[in-house]
Amino acid sequence: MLVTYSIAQAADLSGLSIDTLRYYERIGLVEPPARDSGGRRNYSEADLNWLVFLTKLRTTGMPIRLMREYAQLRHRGVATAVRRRQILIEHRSGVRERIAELQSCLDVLDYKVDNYAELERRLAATVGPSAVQIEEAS
Amino acid sequence: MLVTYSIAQAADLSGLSIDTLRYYERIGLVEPPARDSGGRRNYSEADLNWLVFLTKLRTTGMPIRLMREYAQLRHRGVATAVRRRQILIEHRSGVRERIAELQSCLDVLDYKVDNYAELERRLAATVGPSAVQIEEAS
DNA sequence: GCTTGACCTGGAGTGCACTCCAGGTCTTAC
DNA sequence: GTAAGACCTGGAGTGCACTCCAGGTCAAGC
Repeated sequence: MLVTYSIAQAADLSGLSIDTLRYYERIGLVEPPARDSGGRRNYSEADLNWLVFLTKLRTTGMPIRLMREYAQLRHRGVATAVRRRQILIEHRSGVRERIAELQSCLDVLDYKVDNYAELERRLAATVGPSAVQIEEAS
Repeated sequence: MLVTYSIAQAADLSGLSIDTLRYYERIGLVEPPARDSGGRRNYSEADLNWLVFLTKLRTTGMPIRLMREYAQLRHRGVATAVRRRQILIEHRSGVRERIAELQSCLDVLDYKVDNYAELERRLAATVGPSAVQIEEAS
């Protein structure tokens, strides 16, 4: 056991870039990982798990400011669990809203694509100069 | 008929800011609208429809560069319909993927929130110093 | 006729989240 | 012992999508 990962491996496994890993450390999003004798970062399994979770928050659009707040609460231990849960619950409801918003835009896109299909059908049926007269809605 | 809207009304109705409307015009995302005798913009119903559609594209994360390409194709008329439809189809599939991605992050969030609930339950059941020993996963 | 408020222009500034760079160190392989 | 490659640091640069600003014009109400 006691597996560790180089920064390159951590980047691979988390999907973040090496630069981003160092950047996250600088801004206090991740605790500085252990270092080997040469001063190089050694990420633990726990570090990796945290990085992976961070990517979920980032993917869902949580601003770094809030991720950092969450990270700092986490650092303060179990006493902050209620607050952390609250942050996640609020964030989750934002994500749900975002999904609903995307869904409704998707409906518009479907409608538009269908419109184009219809337009093309009519264009194909109309031979010659009169084709130019076919116009589109919106 | 022949309704027109001031820039403030267009902003209200489209959800974009006045500055953004002028910005979109500058970068060629929207055709310059008509002007009144005093040089003020008069947005037509058609302009408004286009703005509203643009907000759907923006909301779904289409980069401005691509929105502009779409706008320019649109400007070139019906001959570009096939290409525009293709852009929308590709974009739509991106949006679908994005929704799926958010959904899967949502699962993680659900899991985490449940974890916190469980943690809190255990904390509540454990009175005194031993509570400190309860630790969290991840 | 003068103030107020909405609008105009060109250009500069902002916030976010990285991303890149120069110049240096350390380990490993030959 | 030396060359290559991975890593280090502090700091500067980037791309995106706005957003703000100064200084000016114009129409309407008092």
